[in-house]
Amino acid sequence: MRPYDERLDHLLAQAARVFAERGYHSTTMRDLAAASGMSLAGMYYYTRGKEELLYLIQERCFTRVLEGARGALADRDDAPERLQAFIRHHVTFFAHHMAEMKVLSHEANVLTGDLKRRVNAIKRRYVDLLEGLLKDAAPEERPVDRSAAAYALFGMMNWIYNWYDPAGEIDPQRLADLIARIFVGGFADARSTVQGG
Amino acid sequence: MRPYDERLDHLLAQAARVFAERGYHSTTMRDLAAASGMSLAGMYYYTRGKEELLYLIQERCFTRVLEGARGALADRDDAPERLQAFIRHHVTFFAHHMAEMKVLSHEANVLTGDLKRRVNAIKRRYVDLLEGLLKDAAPEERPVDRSAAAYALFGMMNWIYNWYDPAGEIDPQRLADLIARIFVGGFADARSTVQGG
DNA sequence: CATGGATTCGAACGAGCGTTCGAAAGTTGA
DNA sequence: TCAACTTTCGAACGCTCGTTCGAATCCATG
Repeated sequence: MRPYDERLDHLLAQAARVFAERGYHSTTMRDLAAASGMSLAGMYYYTRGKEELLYLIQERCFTRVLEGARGALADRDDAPERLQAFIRHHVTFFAHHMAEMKVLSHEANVLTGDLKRRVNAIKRRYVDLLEGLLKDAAPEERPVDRSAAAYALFGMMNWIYNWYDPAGEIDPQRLADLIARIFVGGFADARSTVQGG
Repeated sequence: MRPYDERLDHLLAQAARVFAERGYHSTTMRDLAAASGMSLAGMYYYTRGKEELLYLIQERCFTRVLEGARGALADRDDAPERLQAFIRHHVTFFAHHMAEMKVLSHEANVLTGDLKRRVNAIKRRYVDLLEGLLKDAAPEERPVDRSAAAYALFGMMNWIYNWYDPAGEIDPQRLADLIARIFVGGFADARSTVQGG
């Protein structure tokens, strides 16, 4: 790997950490310079500016989640099992990359213009992937309710950054199981009872 | 109601709307002046500054949710029914006060010092209320898992601001039902299956 | 050692921010 | 009509921000 790429990766990693801690808008380029060990002006050799820094963090992280999810589904056929695998992957990935995933979740809608469009394109593919799984698991469900259920699930999973401590009493695997079972069990229950209402 | 209080309420309502739209940090006092029809300096007759504006929005909104939840539970005894009532109240309140609730959810951790402490005191009481309901509904559950389940539920409910359109195909009542059934059904399921793992 | 591109950075710029101040205008009660 | 108080606001201040620029330094190659 070229030294240039290593330096950029280091900058992005530190930026993600500080963005996650302080929030994007409260973080100054001077904060990032201090955290990365570069000078203020030095960072501009690696990026066009603060917004591109956020874009690169989000784009790289989202791409990894999407590809990871596809990998987790690759060798499974059973619909409910695929749904569970998706949830387990998302939650454990989140727990192992808290900073980047927090920046992805909490700083959505900060990017503008083309950068926003590019990240949203990946997000669309990721949401479509989950909605496809829900369709396979519950083909008779109304599409609108399936969509709402998908967002409810993303809510459970992405809210993690507000409270979860990966080093605490609940390890990532157990959290993933808990969330997967709440949703899979509850989604089945919701189908059988809400349907007529 | 004194004209002063009416003007302050108006300012807070407009501020909540703009904070929800643009985010707290991207909103300038000049934006709020334009939205509220006051002059820039005029707003400082009603508030000590931008941070107090955010505090008042959060404190008032949180107090209303907490009291509303207590009211929704007042005439119920059955534990699962109380849990459902809490969820239904939270979701419908959220749907009917999207701006304030988005500011409450998304701009948590923006306040500092005493203002942060005061809002967190209300939040603590609200979280305790839900954890109490979960304890009554599932007394045999490990406290740690109950806590995680509570946050998973808050995630489902609070994530709403990222996607839900109260004027769209799903009315607030139906969304509340969907989320309540996903959680109540899934929580029961999670208890019976996760327990031994 | 000399060369030229890659990399670093001190210093400064211009813009926008939250806030302040003192005066002006409006309102009330006698 | 006057005085006291409440409410409004134009103008400006001081500060911090993201970004830029040109020079300095590093480093692989001949």
